[in-house]
Amino acid sequence: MNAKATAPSAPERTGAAGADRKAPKADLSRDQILSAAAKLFRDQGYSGTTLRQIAAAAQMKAGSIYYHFSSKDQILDEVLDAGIARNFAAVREAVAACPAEATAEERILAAIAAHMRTLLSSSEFTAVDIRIFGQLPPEIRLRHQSKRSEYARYWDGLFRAAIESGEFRKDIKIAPLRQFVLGALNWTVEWFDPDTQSIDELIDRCTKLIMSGVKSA
Amino acid sequence: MNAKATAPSAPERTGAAGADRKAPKADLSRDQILSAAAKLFRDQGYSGTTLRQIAAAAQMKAGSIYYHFSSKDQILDEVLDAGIARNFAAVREAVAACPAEATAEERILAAIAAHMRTLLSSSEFTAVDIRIFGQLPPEIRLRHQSKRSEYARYWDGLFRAAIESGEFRKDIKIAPLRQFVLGALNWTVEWFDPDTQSIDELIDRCTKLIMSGVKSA
DNA sequence: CATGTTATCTAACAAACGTTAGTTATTTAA
DNA sequence: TTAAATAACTAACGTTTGTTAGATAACATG
Repeated sequence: MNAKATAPSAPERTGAAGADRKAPKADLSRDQILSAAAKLFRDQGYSGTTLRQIAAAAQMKAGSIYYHFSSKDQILDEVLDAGIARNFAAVREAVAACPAEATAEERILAAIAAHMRTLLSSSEFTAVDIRIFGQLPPEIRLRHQSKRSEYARYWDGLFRAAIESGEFRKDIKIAPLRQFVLGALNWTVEWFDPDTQSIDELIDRCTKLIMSGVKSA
Repeated sequence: MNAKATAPSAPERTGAAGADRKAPKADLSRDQILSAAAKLFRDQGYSGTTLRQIAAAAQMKAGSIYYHFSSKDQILDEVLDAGIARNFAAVREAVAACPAEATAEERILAAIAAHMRTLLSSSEFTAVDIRIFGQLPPEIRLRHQSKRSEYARYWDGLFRAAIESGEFRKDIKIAPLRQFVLGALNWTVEWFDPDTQSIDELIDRCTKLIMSGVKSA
């Protein structure tokens, strides 16, 4: 469980200006490793996944992974980062794409749809964040908690607007509401089956339940 | 991952009639092992938990575990069984305790409260079922899937009654509804903090959200 | 073609894992 | 107070684990 070691020989990514000057071919293997690791972590947990499994799924041998990453921990860190980042970015963009005159409820509907679509279609990375986070060693968890609360606070803002505008009931407390709603959405990753219903159908069902509940009018 | 081995020397539990004739003192250690294992599985996952950790938490040495269990797999099997069984029993009893003239909604409220109370207070065993089931090897999962669907079908019956009676909206499909509701409830185990709110408060909030949603009347 | 860089492989390491065998301590019953 | 039973301990086993070092392969550039 070594933490902050720097990669022994991995090439430096050119941060910004250099663009794609020095990004030849190795990054492809890097991405394959990350994607394979994400799928395996999601399905077997972190300790349940071996570097040899990751390597096989990325079509290489275990030792070769260390050309791209300095440790198993570092792979997990990047998978977790990518999961949060993709989800957050998708939700932000969906909300930003709403017309200026959109209601708070409409923004929340857009956010829910984006959250679910990211989670259920390009799911490897986001699903890891959701499924195995609670079982990780505290040291690893701590490294990612700030970005997670950032995401939570973003949702709190969406909900606060809907409550203050009177669209949502005023007796609802924001923090439990956010946890309940995101929890219900996150859990879909455990049972969603694309053969039974489409993602759009599922999004529709979930938003109706969240907005209006189960009782008949 | 050996499966169906029988314990090498563990004493036979007297099935039924014998009552407590031959249950002296070793069962206490057995229960300590199971309880310790459940907590560790819940917090670190199955592969992330070592027999030496379980033994230390049960105040013995790793080798001694094999007097009570034939393998790590067997411990997991019993923990998973206990989790489902406790939850199912608590929900069944709560529903059965409803008066004969209780509405379908009232039965569901009782079931939700029982499910959450079991999950959040005596949580070790039930929480394992919820948190790590999706990451277990398929062979282990298969062994417990029938009891899980039994529990699911029980909930389906509760929901079907509420829909047929007109208490719940008729356009809701039962299977996704059950998965959504149980998912939202199950996820509370990931974030519930008894210092922030009591279990009863949480149950109250969750039932209101499920029944009526977030929108103001 | 040659050459240095980039990427992968092979083979092994020490540590930790689940598990076992043999031995000792503890309890129960005569 | 014994003797059998029950329960736990010690110490090691064969594997598998993450990781490393050194030998190759693939590749681009002069």
